Amino acid sequence: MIIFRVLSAGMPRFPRGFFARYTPEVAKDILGSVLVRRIGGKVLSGRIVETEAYRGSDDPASHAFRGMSERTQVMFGKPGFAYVYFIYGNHYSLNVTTEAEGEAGAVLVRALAPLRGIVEMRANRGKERLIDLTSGPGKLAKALVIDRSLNGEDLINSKKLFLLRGEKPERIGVSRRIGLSVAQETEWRYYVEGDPFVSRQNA
DNA sequence: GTTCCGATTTTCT
DNA sequence: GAAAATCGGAACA
Repeated sequence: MIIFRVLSAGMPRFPRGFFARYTPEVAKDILGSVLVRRIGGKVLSGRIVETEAYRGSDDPASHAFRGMSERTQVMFGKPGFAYVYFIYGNHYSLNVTTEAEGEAGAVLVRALAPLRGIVEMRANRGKERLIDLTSGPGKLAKALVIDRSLNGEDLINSKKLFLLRGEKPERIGVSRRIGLSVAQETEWRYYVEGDPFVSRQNA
């Protein structure tokens, strides 16, 4: 509990209302905040340097485009919850739900700059170089031990996974989202300009 | 440095 | 049955 309070000192969490907004705005505003994972008595954390916005019926690239399903129900639920999905038979991806309850939305966390727990992240990833730890959605999920057991976790109140306010980046880059076969014209990817941990330089 | 391709399982058609 | 909000290794330059 002491560690918990020290960790949070001067860096309060976001209120739920922060996430109850237009998803691309949340995706942009969440840059610079700190993602914290507490597991096995350790604290693993990183500064968010890359995100993407996904909405609902107006976004063909979204899992929620065709409505609610067992997988996407959390995207339609309350804002400020974790949406974790498994993809390509190998990887987990972490999202934070957005928009008012009943409206689908989520921000994909695509890259972190490692802060705390780097020793553990190296072990979790089986990689030594810092740049290989959290510079992509699948990588950061593995580094921070994020899997489907965290799907539906309330990030406003959780002790295992949460976000802390951080310093707003000086320059924010905008681009098309990565890895899509539809809605390729929509520029809903946001990243900290010049940050080495951003997953792709040119996109 | 770049591009190409296979892995592996969930989800939806 | 096919595609998927990815990654890492191989081949090539």
